[in-house]
Amino acid sequence: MKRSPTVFEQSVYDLVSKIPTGKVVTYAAMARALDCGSAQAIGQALKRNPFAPEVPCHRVIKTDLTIGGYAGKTDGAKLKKKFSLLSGEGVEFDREGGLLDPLTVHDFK
DNA sequence: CGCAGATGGCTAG
DNA sequence: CTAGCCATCTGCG
Repeated sequence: MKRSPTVFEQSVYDLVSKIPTGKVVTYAAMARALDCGSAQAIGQALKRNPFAPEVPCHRVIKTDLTIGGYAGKTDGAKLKKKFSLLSGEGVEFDREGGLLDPLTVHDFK
């Protein structure tokens, strides 16, 4: 199923791909950077992620600075993996999925 | 604090 | 064009 990534999706992947290692972004931040105002669309684009491992969707968290979900789920063993990945990049989360350092959130502004 | 509704854009038919 | 989807967000009880 070849999906033709829309300009909107490409922008999302481009932003995610621009996230420096050891930092994360919130859906709202990307939506704001894209000037679309919808984090839902971002979530879908990331879930569809045609650019899979090239676009680290695990660096995208909710606006509440929480992990939110991953791989299309809000919980699961994948989340645990996410903790390890982010932790290895310098991003530490609480066992509840909350970001310990708010400075870890990248800013597209 | 918890749930339901509204939101904005994507995919499929 | 219409209907359903989603990893959300906001408001209300």
